Amino acid sequence: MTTTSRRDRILAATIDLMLEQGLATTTRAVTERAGVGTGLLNHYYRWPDLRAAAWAAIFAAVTAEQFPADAEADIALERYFAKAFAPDAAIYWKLWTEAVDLATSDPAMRAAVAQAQADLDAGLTALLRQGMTSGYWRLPDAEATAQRLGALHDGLAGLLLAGIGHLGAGQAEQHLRQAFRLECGT
Amino acid sequence: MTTTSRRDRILAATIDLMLEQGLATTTRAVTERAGVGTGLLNHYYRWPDLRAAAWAAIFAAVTAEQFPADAEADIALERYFAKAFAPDAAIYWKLWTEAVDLATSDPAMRAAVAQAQADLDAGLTALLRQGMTSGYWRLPDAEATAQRLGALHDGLAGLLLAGIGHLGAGQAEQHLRQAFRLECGT
DNA sequence: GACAATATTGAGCGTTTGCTCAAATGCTGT
DNA sequence: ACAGCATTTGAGCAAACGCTCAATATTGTC
Repeated sequence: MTTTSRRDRILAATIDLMLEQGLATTTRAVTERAGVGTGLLNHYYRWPDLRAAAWAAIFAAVTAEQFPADAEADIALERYFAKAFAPDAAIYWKLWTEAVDLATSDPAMRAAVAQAQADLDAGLTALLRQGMTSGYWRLPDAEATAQRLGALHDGLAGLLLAGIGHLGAGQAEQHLRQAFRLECGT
Repeated sequence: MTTTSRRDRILAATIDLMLEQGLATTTRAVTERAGVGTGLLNHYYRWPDLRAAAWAAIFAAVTAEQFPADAEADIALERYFAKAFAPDAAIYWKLWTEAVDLATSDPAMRAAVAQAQADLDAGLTALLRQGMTSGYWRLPDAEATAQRLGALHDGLAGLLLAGIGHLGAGQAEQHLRQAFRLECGT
């Protein structure tokens, strides 16, 4: 068995807590969950860096899971639609929204969000392109379509996040599917 | 001239500061700008209520300006596209994003966001319907289109907010226009 | 002009935040 | 066994937050 270092335990605890509470997670909560003193966290990290690192790790995992390299394009896209607004994805919308806002003033977070955005965009673009070469659909501009679908996903997720209005998760998913249909002409 | 009450001055100062700093505005900053003591703010308001009231006033003005009742539909939509990602609108994206996040835990803000969302959605829906009766365009479902365009607008604005990646304001506007073209079939 | 009612003040309380730093502890090599 | 070094601790600092409350200023009424 690999004995995890205290340093790694702190990072893992940060990720854990962010998946429960979002970016409002505090250093004290992290040290408590990691089972270390408050001084150790500050010995290894500055909070803005640790926060950005944990956030980046979370969304690196999301991207890897959302756009697996081996899957067939039509199945992968179907899974993307189906999972886009699943209830257990709510914390990710929250984390994304909070990070975008924080990126305004926090350089470390800005870099992390830019990277995650580029990865997600590239993943969806690659998936759409793969579907074109496989003959599943035809798009005038895969990258532009990926940007629009990604942005629509974000926007719909934001509406769901606040538990606002009449829009349900099912309708949001249908909106995303309909947008794709319009993009590829049926 | 109307002598504004201190109560109104506090609300006005809150709106002022929110248009500069977003929801991170503090009670102390408000009392300072309004030129009143800290106690007076707490005499008239509880902070969550004042914050939500100021936010609601801001977006009520946005809706009124974005969807004037008298304008011709095609001109109004053109203006909507042109102003959607203007640089001086950035603070509104920030306020919107922060409010959506805060709505998770703050009931007053949740109500305000729900109202603003409903108003914006209704405004865009009415504009699209008016354009259909005037023969400018044809849409299968004006309300669904309005929801998608609104959500796309939100998502694109979020990307621009963080100053992230390769997407510029011009491209964002083109994305919005293209989405509308796809919606109405040319 | 006297008195009650209302408006207004600002020092300060209690809490939370990230972070510091002197001290305590554990480990390693000789 | 012991010196030397890295690891780890947690009480506490300084700042910021919303808010309280006793005291003061202003206004209205007869």
